[in-house]
Amino acid sequence: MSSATKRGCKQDEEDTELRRGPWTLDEDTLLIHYIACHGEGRWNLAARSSGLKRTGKSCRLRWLNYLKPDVKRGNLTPEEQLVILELHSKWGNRWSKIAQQLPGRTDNEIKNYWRTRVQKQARQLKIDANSSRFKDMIRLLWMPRLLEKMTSPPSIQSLNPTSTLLNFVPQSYPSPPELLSASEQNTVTTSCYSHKSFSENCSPSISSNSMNTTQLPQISEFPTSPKDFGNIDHTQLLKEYCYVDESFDLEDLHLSSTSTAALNYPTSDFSMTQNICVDDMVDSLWNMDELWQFRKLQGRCI
DNA sequence: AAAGCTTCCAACCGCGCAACT
DNA sequence: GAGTTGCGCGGTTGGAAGCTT
Repeated sequence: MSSATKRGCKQDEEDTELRRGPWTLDEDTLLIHYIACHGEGRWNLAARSSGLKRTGKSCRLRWLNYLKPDVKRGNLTPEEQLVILELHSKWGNRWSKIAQQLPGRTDNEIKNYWRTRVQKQARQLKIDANSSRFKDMIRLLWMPRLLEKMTSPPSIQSLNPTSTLLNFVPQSYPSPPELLSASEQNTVTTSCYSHKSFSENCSPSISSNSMNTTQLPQISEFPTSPKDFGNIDHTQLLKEYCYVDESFDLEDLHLSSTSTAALNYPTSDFSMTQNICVDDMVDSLWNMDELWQFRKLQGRCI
């Protein structure tokens, strides 16, 4: 190979040398300008023609995940989180499919949310995030918590014990099917978890919130019959993850769901296992108050 | 104050699929 | 039908920012 040829090759390499890493403002401007003129698509051509030293793939990703005007930024709302949890339980890691149901949110963002928040909780609980057990935890504790967030402002929520999990878990907790009469099973089926009951009995403000009921059809599939719970023993479920001092009698406190005494329970008597990071849960998942009420509820129903 | 650790998210990578030649 | 190209998806990584000690 002659030196001239070598030089030519070197030049070609430099010409085609691709930039990687974070995008600069100039690169963003170039891409936005190009797309404004030529539209989306043909990403490889866009990468070459726009003067960007990026791959078409990289351009596409930058546009779709960051530059596109309708991309929403900022934290996911409880509504959005609820949709993600519900749809993930249905579709698994189909991030782009899930993203289609959340206008303005990208598959990347949803994927990141799942990995950083949801899987983190699974790690703390030492449960496989894909296990049915963890899915049950999400369904029975996390989703109601999000629904709660959707329907009451935090300030009220923190002061009013009646507005916590009790409102969203079934008023009559599902019993083993074999212990229920047909009519009782029907009652459980129709009163516990259907979206209808959530909307009518528990969350009248859903439709008036930012997300209306027409945007929520996908989250209408909470368990609607005892069999939807599989063989989960809810007491066992909680016992496995939350150590409760059995010598501590709830009734001795004369707790009622409307009593502010419920806010003053001695937390030292309610020990959580080391597996659960309470601080995290206060914000992102169920909290102590809710677990209390959850247990109390179980005491009534089982 | 600073070193070490953790979290979060933008970006990259590899693969598979579909359309085109 | 085989090869090529473009695109989209899901998994993974690197580094900035925030937090803890």
